[in-house]
Amino acid sequence: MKPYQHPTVDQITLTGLLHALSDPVRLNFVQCLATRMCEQPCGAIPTPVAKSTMSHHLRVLREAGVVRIRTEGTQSLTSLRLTEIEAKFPGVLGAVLKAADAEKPLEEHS
Amino acid sequence: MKPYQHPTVDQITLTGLLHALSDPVRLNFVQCLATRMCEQPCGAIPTPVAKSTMSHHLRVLREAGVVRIRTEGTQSLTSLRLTEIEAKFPGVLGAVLKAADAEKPLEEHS
DNA sequence: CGTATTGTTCGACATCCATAGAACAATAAA
DNA sequence: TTTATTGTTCTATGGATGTCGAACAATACG
Repeated sequence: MKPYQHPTVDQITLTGLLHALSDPVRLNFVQCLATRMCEQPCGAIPTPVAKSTMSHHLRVLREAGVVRIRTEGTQSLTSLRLTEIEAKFPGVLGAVLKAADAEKPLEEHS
Repeated sequence: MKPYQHPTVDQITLTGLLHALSDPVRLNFVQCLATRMCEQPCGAIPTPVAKSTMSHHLRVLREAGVVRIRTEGTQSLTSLRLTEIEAKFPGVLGAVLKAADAEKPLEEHS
């Protein structure tokens, strides 16, 4: 597959980050990513939307600098750029993730 | 004028909050509100958009629970619901405001 | 090679959204 | 009362967005 384009930390904007996290589907995906703390293929995370829709959301998250995606075989492994974002916007992503978990805890039994 | 409708703290959602803050014009307005720490009429804050557009943004912020607006004479005074939001989503708004100021400091000379 | 798995890309579509101007409403000031 | 100030509402518009199905691409597995 094609290699993915990722913005550098400098290119990440606060409003871009907030916008990427403001969609319920995306926020839920990021939340899953954060709790598992490791690379995940798209299919490993339960989503309520179609495959193509998820691909779109992943692209939004990637272009906003929220996630990093690399290819391995047929699946694309996604990881959260947590430390990078925390370095640029200290506390933001951490607080959002904590708030998301407080508002709607993930069911950790899949 | 009409009295304004404000959501209760329970009705404030995380995605709604993030979406409200994800627009540059709105984030800048909230940033001004935070640094001045007191009620402000709309006109007291410099904005790059038309009056009607600002009215729209204010409504978005109000309906998301970010600001509280009350009427006094001809002007509507807007205040940030900082403590309420911090109580519900600890750290989120604070970190966003700090990040906003680090990314684009306000010129405090008007 | 043929098939399955995993995502991406491409229309298409409905909706939301940021923007602005014009008209209006309500109060203040003269 | 007339005028000014302040902000809302209405309408319109161009662009972004979330959603999906179908077709496609690339690799893995028989």
